[in-house]
Amino acid sequence: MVNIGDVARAAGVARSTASYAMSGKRAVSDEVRRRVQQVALELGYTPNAGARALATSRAMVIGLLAQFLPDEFAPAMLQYIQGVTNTARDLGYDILLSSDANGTAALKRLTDSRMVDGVVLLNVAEDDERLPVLRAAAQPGALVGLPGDCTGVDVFDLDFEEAGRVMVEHLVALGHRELILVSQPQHVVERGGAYVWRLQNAAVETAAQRGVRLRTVHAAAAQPDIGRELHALLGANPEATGLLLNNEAAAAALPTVLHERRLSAPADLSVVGRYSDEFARTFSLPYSSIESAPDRLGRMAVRQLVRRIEKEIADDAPNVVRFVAPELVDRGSTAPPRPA
Amino acid sequence: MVNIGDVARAAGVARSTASYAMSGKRAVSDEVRRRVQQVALELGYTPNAGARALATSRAMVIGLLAQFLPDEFAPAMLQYIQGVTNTARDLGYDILLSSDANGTAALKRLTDSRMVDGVVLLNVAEDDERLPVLRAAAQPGALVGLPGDCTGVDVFDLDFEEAGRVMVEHLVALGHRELILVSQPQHVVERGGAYVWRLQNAAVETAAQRGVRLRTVHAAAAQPDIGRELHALLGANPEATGLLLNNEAAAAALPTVLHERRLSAPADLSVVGRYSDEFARTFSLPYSSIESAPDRLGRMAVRQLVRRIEKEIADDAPNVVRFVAPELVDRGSTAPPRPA
DNA sequence: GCTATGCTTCGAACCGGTTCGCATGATCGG
DNA sequence: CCGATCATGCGAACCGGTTCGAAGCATAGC
Repeated sequence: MVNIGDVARAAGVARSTASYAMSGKRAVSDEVRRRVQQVALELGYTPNAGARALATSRAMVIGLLAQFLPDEFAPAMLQYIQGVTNTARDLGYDILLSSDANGTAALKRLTDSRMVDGVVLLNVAEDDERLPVLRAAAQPGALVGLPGDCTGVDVFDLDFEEAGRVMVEHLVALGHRELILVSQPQHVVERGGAYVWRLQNAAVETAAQRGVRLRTVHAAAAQPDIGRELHALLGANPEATGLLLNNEAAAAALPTVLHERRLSAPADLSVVGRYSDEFARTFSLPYSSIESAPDRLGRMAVRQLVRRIEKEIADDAPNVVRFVAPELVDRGSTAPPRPA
Repeated sequence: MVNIGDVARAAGVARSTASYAMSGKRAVSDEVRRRVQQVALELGYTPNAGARALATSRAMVIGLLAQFLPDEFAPAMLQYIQGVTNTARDLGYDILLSSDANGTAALKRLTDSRMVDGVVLLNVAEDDERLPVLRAAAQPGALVGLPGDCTGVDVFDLDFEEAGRVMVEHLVALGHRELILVSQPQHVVERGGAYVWRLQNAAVETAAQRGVRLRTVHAAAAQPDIGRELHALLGANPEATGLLLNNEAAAAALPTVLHERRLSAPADLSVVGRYSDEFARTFSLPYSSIESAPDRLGRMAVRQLVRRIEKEIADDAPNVVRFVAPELVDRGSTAPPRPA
């Protein structure tokens, strides 16, 4: 393998000069610069990442901590991963993906060993046990998902409260007065999936303000349970005319359930979900939904993280907590309720 | 940050001794070993990955080259990623994920810079342009997917030919004589998605041998096109009683299409797909299918790759090409055809 | 003519590990 | 009691980059 010494020798200069000629961090005569670059190209020189990382204490790698939890819906996670990966590459960073179930250990290992210059955490819980580890780390971190305590990290998330309000308001404006909100499983809530109750509380409050009834249920996040539960739910609540989904698996399962029950949206039931457009296309979901913008969130998180890594913003600059405003994508699955 | 020098000093030994005490690569007195380990623990010492990589020329990282092609179905890819990631971690390796559209450039960068000790390629095409780069690299590579030329790399794939045979034989045995095979889009084939025609050719041949009719079509890999195409396809071929799917998006879209056409499986139509069980659960697909075993393939690829990396098998040991036998998972979506 | 200045380039040190050769002292056998 | 053997630990070199201080040399200014 050709190293910088080989390049320097072939170009007839010192190693340091070769380094400067390629990095441009110091002035070098045009002639030498051209010669070095030429030689480097001919020899097929590529700097050794480990050596560079050691010398610069920059790995040009970002750690991505994703957890594939058995009770959450994996395909939704993929979108975040793609957003993060693409943005990182655009900015010159590679992604080290950890899906270790033991997130804290993985995080500690990646940061302590300086394999990564910064970290993006997905699937952040209200009281995420990875956060203390992240705060103790030397590298900056960015989160996708809102924890209870945001100190020391940059946070990006959908505004789930506003999402809950928008969903309810939308159906109320159409004249619905009997709503059901299907959330993620109770287990996700207990684990600290704050976005579940953030949306739910706001929805409940809005419904109360508007004087409409809103039933809330937690449903499974996987087949076949979710299908059965939805089926039973609709059977037990025939008066409901509006269905809100904050549960991707429920959204994916709904077409079949509606078919089984000989219902259709929006004729019999108005439906509003909360998932990404990409998700809707993949799963061919015909329901209007609040865009969850995973690519955008991933992009924002990486951008901010890189700014911190590259010291474009001071270390002690206050951390940001930024919410993406929910946007309702109309796919025609809502309409005024059928007159009784 | 605490380094090995700090540990050595605190333990009152030389750096080399500290290193040996922790690695065990040379004998060290019990007392010293205990002291060093104790001190390392107290100081919270973690070796610097870059320095270690430089010294050992081992990064303990495996590159994973996935491509998220717009005309393929991303969620299916996720399963491979999970299989690879989990296995790698079990074996002590981290995963560097590249989803760069320019696979060859990414591969060259990762290998030349020695960021990775080996590489797993997903979504391998018949004449994959990443292969020459991989062969020229110093690191070993493992593929998931069968290219035209397997020299110099270890290859793992589902036996798509056998899969095609099994699917047809299964339906023929039930008495079906009018079949349709829905494959991936023509575009995937043109790009070199050999698995499409491997399955198709075997299916066609088997059908001919059995004297049954098999219509083959390429269909879109995304909504809403795929839904429309399936709808039209079933309308245009009312005589068909057996449907074979080698297209995940088609499988995901089928429940809705069948609903629209007031058909049900297996009463009106027997359906056999080709996707993973995990996929079936996620998408709540009630169709029997050939298990595509992404986790198993990912696991096999990483295992073999690590064996090469760690020189458990000689560099010049012949490369392996291993096929996973297709297994038909019965979900009750096939039955004898309704008498005419 | 001599010094100040600026432009180039070089050499050496450093990042933090690993590994090899050798020195030291203890043990053992004869 | 002496030389061989062995266990143990040390020091130095090395991996391949980056970066700093200083040297060499030409030019400009006085």
